[in-house]
Amino acid sequence: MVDNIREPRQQRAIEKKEKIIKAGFNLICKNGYYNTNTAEIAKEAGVSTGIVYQYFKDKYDILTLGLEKYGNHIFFPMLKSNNIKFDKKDFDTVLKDMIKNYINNHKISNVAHEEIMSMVHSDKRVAEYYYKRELEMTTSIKELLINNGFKDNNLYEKVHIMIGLIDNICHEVIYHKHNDMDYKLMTDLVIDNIMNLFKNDLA
Amino acid sequence: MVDNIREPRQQRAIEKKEKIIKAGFNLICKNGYYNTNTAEIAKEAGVSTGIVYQYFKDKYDILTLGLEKYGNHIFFPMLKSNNIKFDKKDFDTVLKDMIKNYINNHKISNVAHEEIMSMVHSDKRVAEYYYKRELEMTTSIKELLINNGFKDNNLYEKVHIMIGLIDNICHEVIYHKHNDMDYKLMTDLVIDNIMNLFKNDLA
Amino acid sequence: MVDNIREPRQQRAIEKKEKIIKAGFNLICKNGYYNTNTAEIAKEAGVSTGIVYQYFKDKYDILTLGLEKYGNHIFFPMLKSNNIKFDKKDFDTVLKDMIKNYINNHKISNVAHEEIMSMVHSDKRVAEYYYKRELEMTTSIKELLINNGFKDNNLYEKVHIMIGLIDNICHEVIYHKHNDMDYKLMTDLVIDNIMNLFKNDLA
Amino acid sequence: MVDNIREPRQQRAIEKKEKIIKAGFNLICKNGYYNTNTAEIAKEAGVSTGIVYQYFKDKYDILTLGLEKYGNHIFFPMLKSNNIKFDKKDFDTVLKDMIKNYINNHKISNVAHEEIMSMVHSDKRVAEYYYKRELEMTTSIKELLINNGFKDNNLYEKVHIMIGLIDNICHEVIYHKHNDMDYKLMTDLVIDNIMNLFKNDLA
DNA sequence: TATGAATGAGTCTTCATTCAT
DNA sequence: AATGAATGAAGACTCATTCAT
Repeated sequence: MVDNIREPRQQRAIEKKEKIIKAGFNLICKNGYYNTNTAEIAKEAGVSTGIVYQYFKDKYDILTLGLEKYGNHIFFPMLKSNNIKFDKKDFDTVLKDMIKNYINNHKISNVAHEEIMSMVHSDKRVAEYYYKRELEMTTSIKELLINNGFKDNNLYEKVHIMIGLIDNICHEVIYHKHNDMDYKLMTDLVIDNIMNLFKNDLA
Repeated sequence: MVDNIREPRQQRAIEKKEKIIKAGFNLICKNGYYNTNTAEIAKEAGVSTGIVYQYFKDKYDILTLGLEKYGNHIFFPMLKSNNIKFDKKDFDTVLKDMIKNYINNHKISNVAHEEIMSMVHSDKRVAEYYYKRELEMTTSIKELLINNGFKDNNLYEKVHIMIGLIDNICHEVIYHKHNDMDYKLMTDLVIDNIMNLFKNDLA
Repeated sequence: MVDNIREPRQQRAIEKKEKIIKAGFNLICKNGYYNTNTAEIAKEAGVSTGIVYQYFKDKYDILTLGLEKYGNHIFFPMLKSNNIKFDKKDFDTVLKDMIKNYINNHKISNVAHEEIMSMVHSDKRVAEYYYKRELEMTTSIKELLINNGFKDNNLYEKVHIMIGLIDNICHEVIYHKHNDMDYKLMTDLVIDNIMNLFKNDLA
Repeated sequence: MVDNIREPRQQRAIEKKEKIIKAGFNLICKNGYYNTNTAEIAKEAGVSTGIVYQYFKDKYDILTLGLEKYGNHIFFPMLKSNNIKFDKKDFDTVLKDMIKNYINNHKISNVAHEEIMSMVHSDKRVAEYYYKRELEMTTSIKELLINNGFKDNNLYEKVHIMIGLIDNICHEVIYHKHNDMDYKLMTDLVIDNIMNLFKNDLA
């Protein structure tokens, strides 16, 4: 039996493939992998069910490719560029920007990321992607700091903790889980906390 | 759909219900909700499939009740008692204990919690439980601190950040996601960080 | 995931399993394996589609079990008993009986065996069964001959050729493939031929 | 369904049609009709899937035409020419040659014929072709015998039985189904048997 | 109360055939 | 004439839930 996955040649076909990834990934993000069926994906993409299986090995394949394509908007979207130059005494401003970016990027992509976060905990491939992306971000930020004159005292570990803190506060703000919390204050506390983490590396 | 879910009166029946919850929740934790079917649950619990629907409305019901029964072992299991007395200058020791408790409790319950964490992100009821439990823990710790002489300067927010930090470091240690990280050092950094959070409340 | 194939305990269930085998095997014999779907099998057996997969691993399993149960009516059904006593000079009568049995048994089982013969040529398991059955028959007939005083001069090979001749003539008669042939004459020729095969073993 | 199946005029087109038949028939012989899809056939033939339906009504059509073109290599390929002259006392040599031809032709065509034999039992058109071809061979051999001085005492029936015997022994040798059989001896027995069939026609 | 047999809607995937270019 | 993209019906199999005993 032939391995029938076709890489589309024609422009229209390429667009169609993209549309399927987008539709599929959107639906999976919104409703979850198990609650999204191929018929829905096809319908949302405006194609027949059959064509889906000419471009993708299976339903799972759509998820994987969607992740590769849109994952960086979902996981740790805090860094616009890793060529930022800043004065060490403005580190807090840089941190504020990171948090702003993170929250904005989440707001822009209009799908519910929760379902994908769900898969981070249940699906090997999604988890792998998540950790790959986390590592990328850790490395990027570490380099950013070094390029701006930070000393490398266990920067790897510190950046990791810092990312955790930013991730937490951003999700807090985005999903508004606690109505009785002062997010503005929390953000300040988190920034202060991160500054404390790097107190010996700034000098 | 039958409406008469029986609340078991007899001792044997009560035990049977418990067995089903335990078996079901274990399997769901290990393999995920969608990869666990009622036949398996019944088999694992040593009962027939039919009986399951006399004690539970549906499969989902088993999860919910399991969560209520065993959720505190899974989510934020860092506090043995909320009557701990300690000297403020030993706060770091208290924190170390919390981390130790957290990690130990995870190790003790031999099911994989990841699948439940997955549902926190995809299932409303599980999420609700998670946040309820988080709130409980936040409140408990806040009270613990106050009882031990901490000033209440935005303690709620601070404890929340603190819990996030502990949660992160514990999962890091438990799931060993980064081979090249110095967990001992990270733990110390986290504790120092938490101390920093409360620096004005200890005096 | 559990291996859900159930061996039925209750009498009614056992009968149901039998009914499914019978219905499935009949349909496969009549219409072919690929032209028989599980819904039809279930309908013919008077059960739901779901139950089929509680008793059988898959569609193929039905075929295999059907073969085991009914295969001896289909392949080489020429011997009623292997305890027949006959006088060597009546060997031709014995042969005539074999042919008569073969043809009758085919006529009795009212399904079309051609589809199963088809699978002998395309499916490993069915082929295996066919050759197992052929071997059984070869051995039985060989023993029958020896028990009735035949000498063993390459009896194995001779019986094999003999079975081929009988098989051919019987299928000829059953399926009436050649309208212009004198089957009565052919049968006599075949019998004479078989007698010739054993000419040195009768004495 | 389109009705204008094109009969190709141009040389290139004719070759293309041939290629499709060859590829399709080969694949069907090797893997079976149901396990061969049109995409594979097109790929193997080096053409697009669309073009297939300009030359053939449907997939089945490819099989039919392939059969017409290559069937004589598969079914009863024992006669090189029907103009052979031989001395009646060398009839056994002629038979040996037939068997040799049969086996050689099978060995030459490198596809698995079993799948086509399978269809003889399940597909009307293939069966028809098979019996047509059998009839051809019966007639040819009958004429051959008459041309070489055999008397016509029910030659039709006798030749038919003879063909069955040759067919059986050849398949035995080709597919080696019985490891414990002496094929050389069996071949001799079969030839002796055929000689016996015609004992009254040689004189 | 308890059993396990039975139901049938739902899902992924395949593939012969047709269509747009 | 040719390409390869597109269609959509059909089929095997699963499983939460209900039924008969």
